[in-house]
Amino acid sequence: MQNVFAPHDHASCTQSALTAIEHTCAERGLRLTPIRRRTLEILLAGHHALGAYDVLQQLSDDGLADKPPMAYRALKFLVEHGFAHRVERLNAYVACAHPGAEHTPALWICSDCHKVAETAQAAELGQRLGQDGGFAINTLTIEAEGSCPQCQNENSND
Amino acid sequence: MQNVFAPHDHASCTQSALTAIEHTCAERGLRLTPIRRRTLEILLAGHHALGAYDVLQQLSDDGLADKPPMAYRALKFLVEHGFAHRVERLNAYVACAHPGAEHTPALWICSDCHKVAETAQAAELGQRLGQDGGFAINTLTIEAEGSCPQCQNENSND
DNA sequence: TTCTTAATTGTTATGTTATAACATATCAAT
DNA sequence: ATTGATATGTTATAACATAACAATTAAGAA
Repeated sequence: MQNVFAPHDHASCTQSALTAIEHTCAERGLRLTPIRRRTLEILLAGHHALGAYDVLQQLSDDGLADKPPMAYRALKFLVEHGFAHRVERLNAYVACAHPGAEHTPALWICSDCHKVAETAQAAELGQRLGQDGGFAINTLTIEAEGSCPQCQNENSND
Repeated sequence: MQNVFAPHDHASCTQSALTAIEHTCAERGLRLTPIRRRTLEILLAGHHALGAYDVLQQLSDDGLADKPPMAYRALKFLVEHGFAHRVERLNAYVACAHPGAEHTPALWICSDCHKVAETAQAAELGQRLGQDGGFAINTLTIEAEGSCPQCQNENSND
């Protein structure tokens, strides 16, 4: 979580994610087409969640796509293959911080800087929760909204 | 969780929730106006999540409200005071199973019977998750989609 | 290579969810 | 009765999402 909220070498952060995803696509025979690749880059550009129409605007600026279904399809591809996550609370999308790895992420939404971080410990936890009631979990959504460590510090200096 | 998915005396289930909420409103000086009360009844009628426009349709049938903001305001009131919950994954609303009590619910959405149950153990859990990273949680959303115990049984008899 | 099939992209139209902005009415306390 | 706060009524539109179908492109088989 820290590396997302804290200052970091974002260029290499982006680059390594992109490389990892290219690798995964090659391995699995997935086609990272121009629209999909650019959509991924757009999401990777910040650690912010973007709405489908924000993504579409940028794709349109690049001359790659100019109609809602195009953006939604690219986002669907990225989400299906774990390269991005949908943030239910925001109706928005964020690049995955652990691409390739199997995981049920917990998402941390800072309402101050609007960055979204991700941790991976949610799955076992959900199983524990569900076990009591005999509920068989298919997918689990865990999203917290609050203040990230950095913004807590800044605001304590007021 | 069980009492929601399992067959139960729904009339008394509804009635006791309604009574509890009337009581809470009286205590806190909240006004359970006709629109709000009817909206609550509509949600309580089943353990299903209803979209705002589903609620609006029913309010309209009753001559109580016929424009989106009316339904959204009533739902907002119910959610703000913990009498209902918003199901983020469904963009829908469900009556609260523990009205009055302070809680961060975990919601259990059965993709077979479409009922939504609620358990209360989420808060401590979120705090634990957040503590690691120093994230200060304001609100926490935990929603699982899968199969409830009853539907698991039924499907195993196929 | 050419054919075939499947995946992807392009396009139109529309469906669904949600709220801003402002007007009016009602309630509750003085 | 007046006032201030809360709730409701109304118009319009913003924001999010997908169905349906056509055209194109990629990838493997003949």
